[in-house]
Amino acid sequence: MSGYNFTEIENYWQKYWAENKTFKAENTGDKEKYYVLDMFPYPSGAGLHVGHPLGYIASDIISRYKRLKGFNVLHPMGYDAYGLPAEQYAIQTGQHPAITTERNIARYREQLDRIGFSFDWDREIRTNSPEYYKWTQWVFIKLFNSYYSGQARPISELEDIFSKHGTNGLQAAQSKELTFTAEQWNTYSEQKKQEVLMNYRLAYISETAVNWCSPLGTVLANDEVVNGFSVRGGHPVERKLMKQWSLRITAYAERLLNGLDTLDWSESIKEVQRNWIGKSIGATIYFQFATPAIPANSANSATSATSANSANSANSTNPTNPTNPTNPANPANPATTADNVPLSLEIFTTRADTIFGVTFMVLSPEHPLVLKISTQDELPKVIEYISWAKNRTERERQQEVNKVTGVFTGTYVIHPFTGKKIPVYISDYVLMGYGSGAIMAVPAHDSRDYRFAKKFSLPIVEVVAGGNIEEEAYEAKDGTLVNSDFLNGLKVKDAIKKATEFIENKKIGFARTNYRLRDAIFSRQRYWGEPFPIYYKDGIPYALKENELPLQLPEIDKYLPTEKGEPPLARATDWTYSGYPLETSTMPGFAGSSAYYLRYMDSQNSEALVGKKANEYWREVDLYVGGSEHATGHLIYSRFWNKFLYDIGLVVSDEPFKKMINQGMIQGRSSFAYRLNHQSYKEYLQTADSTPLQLATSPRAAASTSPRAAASTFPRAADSTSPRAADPTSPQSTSTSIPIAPIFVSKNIPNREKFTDPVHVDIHLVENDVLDTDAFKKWQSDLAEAQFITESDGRYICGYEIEKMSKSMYNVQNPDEIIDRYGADTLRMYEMFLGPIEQSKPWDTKGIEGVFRFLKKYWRLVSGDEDIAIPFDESEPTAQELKIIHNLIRKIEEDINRISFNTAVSSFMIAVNELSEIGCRKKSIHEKFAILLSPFAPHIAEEVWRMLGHNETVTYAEFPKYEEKYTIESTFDYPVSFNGKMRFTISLPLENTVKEIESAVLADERSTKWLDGKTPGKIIIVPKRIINIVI
RNA sequence: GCGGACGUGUUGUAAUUGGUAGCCAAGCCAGACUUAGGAUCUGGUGCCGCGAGGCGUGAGGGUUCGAGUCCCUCCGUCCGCACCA
Repeated sequence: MSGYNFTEIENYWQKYWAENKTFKAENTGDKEKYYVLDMFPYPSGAGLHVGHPLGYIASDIISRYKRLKGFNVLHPMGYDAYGLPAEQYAIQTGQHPAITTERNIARYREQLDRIGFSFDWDREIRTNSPEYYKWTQWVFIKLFNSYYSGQARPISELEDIFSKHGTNGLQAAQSKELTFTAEQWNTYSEQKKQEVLMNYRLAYISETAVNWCSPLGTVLANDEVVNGFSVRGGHPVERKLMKQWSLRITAYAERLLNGLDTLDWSESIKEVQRNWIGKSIGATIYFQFATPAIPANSANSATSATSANSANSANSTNPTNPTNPTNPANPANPATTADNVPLSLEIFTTRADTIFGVTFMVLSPEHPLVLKISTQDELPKVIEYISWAKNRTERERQQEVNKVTGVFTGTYVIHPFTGKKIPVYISDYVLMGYGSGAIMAVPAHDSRDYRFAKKFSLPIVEVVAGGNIEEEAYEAKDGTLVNSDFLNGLKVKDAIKKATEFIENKKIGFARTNYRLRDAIFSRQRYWGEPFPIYYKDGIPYALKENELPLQLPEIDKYLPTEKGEPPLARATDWTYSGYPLETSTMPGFAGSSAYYLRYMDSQNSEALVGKKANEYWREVDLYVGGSEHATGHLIYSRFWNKFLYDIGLVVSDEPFKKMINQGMIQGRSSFAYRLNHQSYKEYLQTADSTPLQLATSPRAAASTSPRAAASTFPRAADSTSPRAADPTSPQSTSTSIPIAPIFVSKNIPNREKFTDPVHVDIHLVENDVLDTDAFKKWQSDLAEAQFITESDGRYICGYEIEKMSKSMYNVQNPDEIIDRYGADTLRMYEMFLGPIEQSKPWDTKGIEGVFRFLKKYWRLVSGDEDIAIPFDESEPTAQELKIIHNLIRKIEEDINRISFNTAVSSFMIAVNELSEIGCRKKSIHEKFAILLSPFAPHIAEEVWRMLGHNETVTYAEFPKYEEKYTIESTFDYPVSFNGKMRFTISLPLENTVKEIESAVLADERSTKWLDGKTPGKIIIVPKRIINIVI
């Protein structure tokens, strides 16, 4: 027999590629460039599982295909090496994270090498190496030393402007609105000047409400928090005011939004980013306070921030919107009383048209004006409400969205058009973080305002006809304005425009664009990350000089916060710069991954993040492959960094990733088990001899009765025994080493009440009856008498669900086992054969045999059916052989270009089946075949290429050219339908005219049968497609 | 609640533009071969029916000579966002 010795073949070629640096890419040359990038992995302790390579295989196929097509291909790989799991492991074991990381990387590399990827390893990067993070710090300094006005500019320019013009005419992204003159600026102290500049820097420090995760001891970015829990670890997260570094990504909101239109990304991921940026066009309107509780006083301090504005979050100013004056010489800009209470209330609305429907105002409970404007009578209730709202967790708020709460402040504002008094309420359905933290409530046309109005019996005035406001709010933007004075009769769209114009003319507000996007909080109170190149002098942060980088991560004794609660870096001895203390927080995970694609272009460059020449050659990533879960994190931060680097002239391309494909997840099948509880076990013991307790018929049956696995997943509170609402998001990633064990409940298990809650088990351990998981140990102590019942003894209970592969769920399928048994080529082709690349699918080894059989069959065909290889036939191929191979060429090229690898694999199978059938041994046919196959199964293709007499790698062979003349048929098998139902086929020459076809079909005796004596009506003939006869 | 994607044999899937539904595999059934292998080969396999034939792409309707594909309504699954004014 002919042995397909994949191990030998694969080892040989992997060694050959490494020794010959087959995939090394140069930064120059005549060839056209093509840059294919994978999202680099975090090297976790669990190693690679079969899900990781899915995208890598796809990108490798493209890379190898592009090389065959004559491109100079850059296909690098590296490691996102900073991260929480290594640090958590360090806390537990005292092991330095660098050591753990190093070890994990070595393991990853070994696994990656076994799959036969065509990476240029000379360009490898690791985000934790000083040579690399030097440039992460460098970009930070650049951001620190920049402000934004249409584009990023040096902060020194801003100092110059201030000294000449103050803030007069200034258009710049800022945290809060400041107003001062040049004279004032020039009298400011150094400290004061630095404070003011901080208001404009693109990397700035400020006291902000952050997501504080106490169990992790650090703050988290918005995209790292889901439903009030940390994405990593699933720990509760609270809002807390802290001094933190942030990046002013909001300055780029408009450009990040517009840039999406130029990208070849999936519509869904672009939509996610659009939502995340959340642009809304509307108007800011000021409502004068009516109540005499505020002493009338027009005194106005020109230098101070207006109180109403200081309530704004950073994104409420928008320098990129020309209609939005950032320093409005605007009479509406509210004057304040002597004690800084403004005379008017600033709100933001997208529905200026509904202004005549306003019947009350609502402030967020955290709004800084709340205590100042509340009347003495209402103050106690207001204070009580504020403290109640404050103690409500993020989670409660989100879960009880429909719970209507709020209190009256006792204060009124004046409607700018009707002059009526409008009461001011506070309620936590209004968020401080968006707009100005205050709204004008139009209950007739906003469902939240509607609910509130119903609860507090406030009037509801219809101003847009079209709905039934007795029943519910009419929110649709079509209809005609009524009860609205000068807006009556207008359509909503026109009314918004006209109302906004009126508001601007009356100087009570202005058109404004708001974004939901928040500035990115950039500090983490952790050890294992990039140190900030920042020191403090008199409490003011200053950046190190660029030539002083990298600022190396110091050694510390313990990877925990200090007793005083400072971040771990505070433990380092002499963590100072020229005697001044250095910043003790470190940068977040997305710092190192924000510009890594640039570093690959020129990874050895010690003078620059990326050299001019290298960047001009590679420009941007042509194809980016990775998971869609990074839509609101990495993918938006990277785009922001890139745009900044574009602004400062470092890079030539405005967008980093031209085209992207998002591979689906390969899920695991996790098994879980139940135990009989005390009572049931006693009963069981009594009946065990005769009647084994019948619980379900099979694990499959148990699972199939509860197909909604994800919905029954919930994180289990330590003291909770009752299932809570479905929360599919919490146990998302468990690569941290302090996971909370997710518990699964399948609702439809028979005799459910006899069992404990199910727990994930390692099915291999279950089979061997060795249960060593922590959860089981806990059971043993809690339920000493409980009996674990296995499937094998027929009294079993084991269920399974399909979920994300994760170590803690014992459902990880390791690629090494597959490679040992079938080889890397089979693994590669099987993963592609599983289905469309973007689709998530459970790992299932059943089908792998089919792919393995295909490769064995191919091997038999090329090696001859004997032990010794017989020579190839060098004679001219037959028409049939040419047809097979050219059809395959066309199909493979097409499928690669539309990234449809599952159908490509299927085409290879068809071709091998056909070639085997005719026993094709033609050299020229097999040469073409080997080249076609090489992107998919590179090892076997190389070996065959060698057997065909070539001494060089197949990597740079020429992709065969499709020639239509070999595939053209002379006849076509027409399907003949009667009234649309296909009845038979008829083979007719292609050159037949419609007329000839018609008479040929009608002459056929089968037609006579189906016509059944009736006369055909219309006859539809589409040449080369179908014939349809209508009776 | 809003937005998006999807729903095809026992299973993974295919059908690129409205033109033969189920390619290629898996599984199952029957058989061949044997050096008994982690083989290999042959045939069958959507459902109903002995057959002729009928029915079939989540359900119902529509457009069309013709619908898995387009339109409407509904049901279901998955993903994203979620009090964003």
